[in-house]
Amino acid sequence: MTTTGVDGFALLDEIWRTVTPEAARRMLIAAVRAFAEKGYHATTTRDIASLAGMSPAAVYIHYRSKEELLFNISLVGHETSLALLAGIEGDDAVERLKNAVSAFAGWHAAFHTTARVVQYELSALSAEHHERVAELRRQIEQRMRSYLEDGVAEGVFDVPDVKGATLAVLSLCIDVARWYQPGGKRTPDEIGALYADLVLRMVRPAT
Amino acid sequence: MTTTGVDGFALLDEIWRTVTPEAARRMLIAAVRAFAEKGYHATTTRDIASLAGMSPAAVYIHYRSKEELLFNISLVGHETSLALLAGIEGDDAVERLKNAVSAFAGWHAAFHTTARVVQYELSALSAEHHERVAELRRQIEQRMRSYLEDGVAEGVFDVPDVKGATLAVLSLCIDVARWYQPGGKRTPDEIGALYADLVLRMVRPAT
DNA sequence: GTCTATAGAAGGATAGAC
DNA sequence: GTCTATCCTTCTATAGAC
Repeated sequence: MTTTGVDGFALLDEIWRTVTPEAARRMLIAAVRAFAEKGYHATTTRDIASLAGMSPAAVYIHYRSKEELLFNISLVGHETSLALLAGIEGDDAVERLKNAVSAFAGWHAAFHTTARVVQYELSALSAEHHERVAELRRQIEQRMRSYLEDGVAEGVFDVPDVKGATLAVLSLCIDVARWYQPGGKRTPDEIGALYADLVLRMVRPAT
Repeated sequence: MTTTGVDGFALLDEIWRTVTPEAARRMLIAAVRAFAEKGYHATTTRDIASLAGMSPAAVYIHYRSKEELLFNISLVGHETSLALLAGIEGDDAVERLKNAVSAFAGWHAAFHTTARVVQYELSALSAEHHERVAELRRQIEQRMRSYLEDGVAEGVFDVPDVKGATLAVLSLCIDVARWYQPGGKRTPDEIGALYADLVLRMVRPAT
């Protein structure tokens, strides 16, 4: 089976399990893998079809174009990570920020294949599709900012520049998708824990 | 003039001024702009030639291939940022880390056009060329780690996981190239200062 | 729905004149 | 060194059989 193994491809099934029919899902997962590895423009429709074990023409049975394939991936990927960030729980602002950073950074490691397409292929989207995902990205930013603002309001965080700190925290988590490799020393959970610790140190008052 | 203006293109001349003859430099700068904006694979040799104000065939007068153009950009870009990081001065470990982060993050903002190609087009390099720049990237990591290690040795930093913190700090600076836009609210210097402050907060002892 | 075959366009790189 | 013209390959997408 091409979508399982130690390289994290097993997790692709988890994100894309709602896509039907099965051939459309196989094609989408093949596209995610190819786009993540070589980039959207370096990937040919033949690459995708071949990875999915089908003929070059089979791509167009379920998708109108290569770009529509990318848009599907980008949209669902953004919706998934936004839902993750919006569903953070915790008793106080410290715990909520910790959980948010841990989850968001960890997601970019565990689902690095999807995350790479989500974060680094935005410019390949059509203008209309780009605007659709840009709206989701604004919501992601708002969520993360609210976790910082809560702590400032409660007086448990010391953050001189909340907008700048939000930018930095998101940036830190997103960039995990660029450098993470499944064979490395750290698991996604460990990366989440490391980053949550670093961010909490960043916002803690001097006392 | 195509290489000046408020959008940061003036700074391209600064990095590439040693490239001669002038037509080769114009072609290289055109390639940097095109690669940064659309990505290596989405850029055609005709795009590059057109931006440089020359014919499609003119690309091959000074460069053997499109990939060689990319390699030139990537090599010089890596060497420049490594030299910057290696030349950091400061009286103590705190000041050196502050200056290092400020300079490295600021470089990725000021020279975001070049930095984008440097950081996000590695996979388009040939295997041999990729190895050449990978060595430079290892040196960059070592430099940043040494600034953290110095502070730990002096007892002025509290960093439980130096390797992990190095990764995070580099990651933070590098990702500036992805999100930075010249029209934004912050200047490269301000981003450098913001990030230096955030990193120093991250490593400061609890007291 | 899936295939084979292919149309039609575009891209990297070269030939040869100037 | 630079241009015009073009070769040859590869690509996205479609046509039409099964």
